[in-house]
Amino acid sequence: MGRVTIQQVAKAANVSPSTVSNLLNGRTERMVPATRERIEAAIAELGYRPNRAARQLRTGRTQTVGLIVPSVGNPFWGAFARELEVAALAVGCSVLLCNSERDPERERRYVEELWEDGVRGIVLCSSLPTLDHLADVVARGLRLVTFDRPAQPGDPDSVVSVSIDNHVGGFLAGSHLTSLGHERLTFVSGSLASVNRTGRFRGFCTALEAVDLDPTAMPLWTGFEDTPFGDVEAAEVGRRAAHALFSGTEEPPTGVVAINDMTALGFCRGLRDQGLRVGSDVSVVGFDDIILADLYDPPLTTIRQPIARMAALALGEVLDDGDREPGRSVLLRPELVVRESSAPPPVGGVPERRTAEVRASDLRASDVSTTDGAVR
Amino acid sequence: MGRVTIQQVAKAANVSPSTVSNLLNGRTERMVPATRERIEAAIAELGYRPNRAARQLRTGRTQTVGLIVPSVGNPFWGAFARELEVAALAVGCSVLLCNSERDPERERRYVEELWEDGVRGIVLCSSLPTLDHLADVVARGLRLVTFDRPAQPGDPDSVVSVSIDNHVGGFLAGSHLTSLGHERLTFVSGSLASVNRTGRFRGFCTALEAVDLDPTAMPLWTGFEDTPFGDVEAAEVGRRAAHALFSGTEEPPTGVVAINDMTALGFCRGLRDQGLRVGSDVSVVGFDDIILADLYDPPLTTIRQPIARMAALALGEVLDDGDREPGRSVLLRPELVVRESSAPPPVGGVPERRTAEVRASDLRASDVSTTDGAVR
DNA sequence: CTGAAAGCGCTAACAG
DNA sequence: CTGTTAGCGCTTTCAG
Repeated sequence: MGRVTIQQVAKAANVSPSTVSNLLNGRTERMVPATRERIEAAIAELGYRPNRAARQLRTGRTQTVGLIVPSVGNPFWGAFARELEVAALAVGCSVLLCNSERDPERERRYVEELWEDGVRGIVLCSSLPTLDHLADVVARGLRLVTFDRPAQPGDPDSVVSVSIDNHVGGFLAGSHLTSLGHERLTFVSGSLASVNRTGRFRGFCTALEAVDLDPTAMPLWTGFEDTPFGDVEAAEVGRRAAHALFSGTEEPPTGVVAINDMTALGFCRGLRDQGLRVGSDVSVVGFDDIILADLYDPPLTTIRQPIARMAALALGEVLDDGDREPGRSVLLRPELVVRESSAPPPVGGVPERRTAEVRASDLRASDVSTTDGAVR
Repeated sequence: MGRVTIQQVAKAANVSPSTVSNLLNGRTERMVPATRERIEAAIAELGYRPNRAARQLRTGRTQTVGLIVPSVGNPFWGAFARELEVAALAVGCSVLLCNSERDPERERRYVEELWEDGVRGIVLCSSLPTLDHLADVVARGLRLVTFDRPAQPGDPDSVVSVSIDNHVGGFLAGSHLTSLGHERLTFVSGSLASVNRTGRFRGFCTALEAVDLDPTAMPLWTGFEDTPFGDVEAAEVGRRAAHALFSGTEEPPTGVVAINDMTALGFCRGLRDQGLRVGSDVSVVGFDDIILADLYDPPLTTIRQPIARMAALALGEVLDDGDREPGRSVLLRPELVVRESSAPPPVGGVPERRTAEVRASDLRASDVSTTDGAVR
């Protein structure tokens, strides 16, 4: 059973290959219904399937969209990838998935490669502050949609971005905590999640200011400036933050907002390392609402991203050939999901550590440091 | 900057296109070094990149391998996908990822499509008991490697499988619990994880028998036979199992082995719903060692799959054009990772439920049922 | 309304 | 050792 070609279909239907091609490409108005039916019958009978490679060689394009995520090992990206595939499937596209590991060079190589493979466009999940490394391909016509990375001032004009409104998200998280009565709060993030961090952190600050708290007076945690944590290691960032914040500080926070759920979960783990209880001793709010947030003990309060809708939107932006506004940003409203990791602050502040068995081996001491002050 | 073709390179290097092609395809012995250098210089200068589509159209093959997983939304599959990509990258291949959602028809369509796209081969993560729906493509020459699905009697000859030794894994999990002193044990799995379940469950039984416990006397839980749980819903299976096992049963188990970590985590959640404590009240052992196992509270004891090595092996099997033994099974040894979700059984058995606030709304009553008896 | 013809960029005989 | 040649399967003007 060798490949059946358009020629064979044409022969079987008593037409020329070009007529078959016309049918295949929706130019049905160019033929009389009878012809059409004959061709369709032939296609069905022979089990004809167009050859992608040939088609692409001819037209230069495909029905594939590229998706670049930091790492599918992170459940949030896994879930998003899945949603994008669902959306793509619905319109007959397929998705080519790549992990950048947050490495700009790797990101660039993938983009270049996908472009040369003729993808329709790319959904890029990146939090790199600049898109300079991609300016070239974008200039050559690549349709690029960034996800979870709000548009930045220097971005190429044609790039559109789909993300949640991080400012709102940060505000929801922060004011949830202040409304519970917390007055000493910390924002925890790795240094690499830079683009989102800005918005989320600002929203967090806005929430504090709304109740006359001074954000600059809080012990902040902005990660290890020189540690290139990948995405899966986000949890480790959180864990170390917890160790640092609750071991040296005389007045530790009673509430914490983490840049994402993985970091939040790691933070919870770090609290436990020190005998502190999540929820009752320290409140923790995450970001994303990954599947595990609800499974955790205690279930994690978090800011939900509507990924299914976002995936559909992002795909639409990639595929839409129409005359869209370029440089557009689509911002969706995130949602606060209250679970059990947040509660009113304990009376009398955070208790002493309940255990002394923090193993030094758990931490590489040189990596630990707190950074105070403004994050912009 | 239009595409630069092999012709242009040939012209620039003063040779014919075929000589360039020869160089590109490693047939360097057919040319004098000087020629070779000239061509390489031209390629570098022009920034020539071969056109995949043309190459594929000509040769019929690509440098892509297909990967079909139940769902990248599940962290285990996400992590595996990532490892496979790492392995592929190292040998200049790319990975095309698809989610089957455990739907045989969807699985078949993807396989068919990947095959028509000319992938080198496919790594299929499936736990369907039969491969009949793929017999066709395999017969037409598809190189198929199954992962996490040990070879089954009726499988096509050419299929090779890479997986852990599930029997050993089940045994490790079971005997860990019996060596802690547990005597009432349960094995929890959804009905769909069928192929692995058999091996893991048998190993579990072997472990019980090794200490003269009678597996058939234990309250088993084999899921909702008629509920087509997807993969992300594995957690829900676990949760419901916990509700069912600890609400009606007069003599609930003190230790539980779950078919995978997601199910185990869900089970833990279910225990908590009932005021039971994981580790101290009921011991739980999972399977896979996903990133979240270590983050959980308490950290989950589990059977680790060496996914990086398995990914490399699976890729090797897909790519290897040599004269391999067909129908081969590669079984890797899993490893017990002891953490805090397992401990000696509580004296006096599992305590009464500590809270009465199990909300009926958490469960759809009609879905809840226990199934006793043999699982084969 | 339908067909003939000319490639897209590359590879692999087969000649020189 | 290198060049000529004939397509892979499809699309798309351009004529009938």
